[in-house]
Amino acid sequence: MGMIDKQSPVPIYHQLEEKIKKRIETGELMPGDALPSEREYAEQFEISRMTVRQAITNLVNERFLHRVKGKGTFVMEKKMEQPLHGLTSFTEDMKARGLQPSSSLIHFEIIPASSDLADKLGINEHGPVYEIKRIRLAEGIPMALERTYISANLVQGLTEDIVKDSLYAYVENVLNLKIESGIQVIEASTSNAEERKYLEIAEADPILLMERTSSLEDGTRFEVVKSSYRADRYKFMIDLKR
Amino acid sequence: MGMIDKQSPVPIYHQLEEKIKKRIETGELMPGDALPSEREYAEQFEISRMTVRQAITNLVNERFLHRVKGKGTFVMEKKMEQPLHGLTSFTEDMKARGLQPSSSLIHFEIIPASSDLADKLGINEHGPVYEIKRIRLAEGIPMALERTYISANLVQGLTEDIVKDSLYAYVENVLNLKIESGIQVIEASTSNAEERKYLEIAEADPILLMERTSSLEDGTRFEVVKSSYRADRYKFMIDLKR
DNA sequence: TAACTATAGTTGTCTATACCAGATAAACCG
DNA sequence: CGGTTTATCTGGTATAGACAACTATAGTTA
Repeated sequence: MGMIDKQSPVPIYHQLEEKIKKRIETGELMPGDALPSEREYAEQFEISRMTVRQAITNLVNERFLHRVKGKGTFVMEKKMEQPLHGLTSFTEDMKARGLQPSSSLIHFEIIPASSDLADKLGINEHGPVYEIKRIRLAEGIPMALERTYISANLVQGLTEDIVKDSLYAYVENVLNLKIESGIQVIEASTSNAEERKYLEIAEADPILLMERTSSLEDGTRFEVVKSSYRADRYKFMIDLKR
Repeated sequence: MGMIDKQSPVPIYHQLEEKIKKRIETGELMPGDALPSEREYAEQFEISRMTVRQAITNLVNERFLHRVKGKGTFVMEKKMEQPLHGLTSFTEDMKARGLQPSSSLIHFEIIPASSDLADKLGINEHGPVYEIKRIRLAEGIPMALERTYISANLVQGLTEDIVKDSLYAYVENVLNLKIESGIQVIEASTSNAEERKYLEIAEADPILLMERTSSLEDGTRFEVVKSSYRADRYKFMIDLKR
């Protein structure tokens, strides 16, 4: 049995989390099985029970385990294949589906924010906003028409070249901003002329509309993305908690 | 300043959570503001810093606060209006939107599970499954056609009367099962004849399809719900974390 | 036999303390 | 004046121990 390295810079509770996760992944711990009790773990690894609790609490939050007071801690029934298409970019999303993503920029300018947009971005009406329109493709086939709106005051010096390269790499690595959460609205609709043109669909074909507002670590609104997906080529998967 | 009741059966950390939430809701603590430090809270309420941390950790997980090492704990920028249409029944969902929900049962029988359904429910192929079809209405207007599939071995003795009353009240209060999580797939489509009939729509109108697989506390798959929503009357809102 | 009662196991809550690491500003020194 | 050190904030990790609340079982009693 591998041990815990108390001198390691990686926290003990994190080491224990990984150890338990591994025992689940390898099948050593099966769904429904009871874990050793918190006190047993504490004794076995010569660590405090509170540290064990910290590890287990994290795994409970991630839905690997669940606790029952008075009885014990148990391995969750097998997870269904990961949705995990939570807060990911189109690029990551397609890669996760095993498809080769690409995109083509069709529009880039600074516009004054409409009242709706200003509200969603938490800025003043008519404030400067980048409007970026792109076609998103997978394996060279058009999947979605995407319109991105970002406050020009929050992200200064954005250029077409940066957008063509990788907007999110720039935001994360150069500006050092991390996108942390967001809300998403999904609806079905009929297509408009622009969508039909770029997505190469017929008038009767339905469209899956997605609007996402993403926020940074401190809750500052970062971007609003409106995407029109070809309904025959795209589904959203979301996992619901609690 | 209200105090903490150490004798109360409600845990101290939970009392503190509520206290902090209230200070945010009333505007006493504004977005971006720093909270008193953990040590200050501990001293003020004469409780342990670890207990304060437990309260704050929960609020961080709920996205009310965020921590920055070495600097402090801060109030998140204002949340957008709650989506919170996460894991709710149609009934709860409509009530949250201020609409009066109702439903009409159009089909109830036990069928053998298809291979797809058996896989999603984690049961054997051809195993017995309740098939329940209902029309969901808001303010008397048809919103969705809903097909629910539940393993008949897991939930025994289900009758039409129970379904007409409240399926979920029965499951929760009588069978004592709690639905804890789920995954949801959303897509857009054109309508079929059954949907057009019950939803009173035209052939060209798009449909928002939702399929949800819900699980119990221990991860056991409980039900698969396939819903067809009128696209002009319904949107999904989802909040994304991390 | 049936109902109750210890008892020992589990997780849940809470304490008091300690040290580490990142951030900040005051104090210091060249 | 400008750069560096130091002290002191902050949250992050970890400990050892205590008691409460809940569950299950074994044993006892009516």
